[in-house]
Amino acid sequence: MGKSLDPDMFDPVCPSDLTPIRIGDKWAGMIIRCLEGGPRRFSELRVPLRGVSAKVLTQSLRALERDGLVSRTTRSGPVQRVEYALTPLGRSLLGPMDALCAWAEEHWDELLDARETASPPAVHDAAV
Amino acid sequence: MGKSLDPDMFDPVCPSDLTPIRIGDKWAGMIIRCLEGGPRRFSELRVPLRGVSAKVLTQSLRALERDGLVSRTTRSGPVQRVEYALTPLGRSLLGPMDALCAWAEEHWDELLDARETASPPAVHDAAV
DNA sequence: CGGCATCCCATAGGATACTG
DNA sequence: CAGTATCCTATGGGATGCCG
Repeated sequence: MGKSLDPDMFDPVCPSDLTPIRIGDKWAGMIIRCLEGGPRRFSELRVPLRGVSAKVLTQSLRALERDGLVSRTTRSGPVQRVEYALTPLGRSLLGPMDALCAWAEEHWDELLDARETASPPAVHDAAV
Repeated sequence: MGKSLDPDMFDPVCPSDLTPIRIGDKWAGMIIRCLEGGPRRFSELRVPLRGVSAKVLTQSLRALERDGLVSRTTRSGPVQRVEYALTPLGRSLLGPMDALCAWAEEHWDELLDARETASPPAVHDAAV
């Protein structure tokens, strides 16, 4: 554990933005995946989760904490350090989540096709 | 296929309201499950999905349709009849969804425990 | 019956600035 | 560093009413 996170592990057009699948709020699923490889610090999580504001990340983490999926540990020292990690319960979610991710990747193009085939007629009142 | 739907299959305190798991919008997951047993009519879906407004149900169905997970068939006749059914793609989602539901049921009490243990201190400005 | 159209409110979530 | 506080907008979703 403890490998550093790939900054691009969740690029802007990541599957979870396209598929009908959501784990909790917008970021919860990605946070869980970020923690898969071991404990992470607050600011460390903000790297792969580009675009998340501190406020929202805090909210998501608190929610995950409240549900017992993630633990929060403060390490005192010269500078403040807080580490987030998956609890056993949180870790048990990885299996089902993998199944969903596998589905998403497998049917990725079908979803895209369906959207492109269906969307064009939606022009509404495009004027102005 | 075609068994009638249990009106209580999604009671107000259903797991999907408690767990961090969401499929698409608030109703998408439940709609998919409703369609598991065969095609359903619009008004038929409103029974187990108590509380969903026509507008929102329409929105959710359109979204699922757009993603190719659900098909919509109009049957002309004396009265208008519209049937919704899972497409093969939609049906392929049932497997992964089952895994999540199984997880939710299995860890149901752990989630509740975590919430009860963590929530009490959150009294805020309870006054008034 | 199966919708749309409209209105309206609660929540999610982003931006920015400040703090221990 | 790891938040908290405040503000603001976009979206979700409910209620009601009308229509083919």
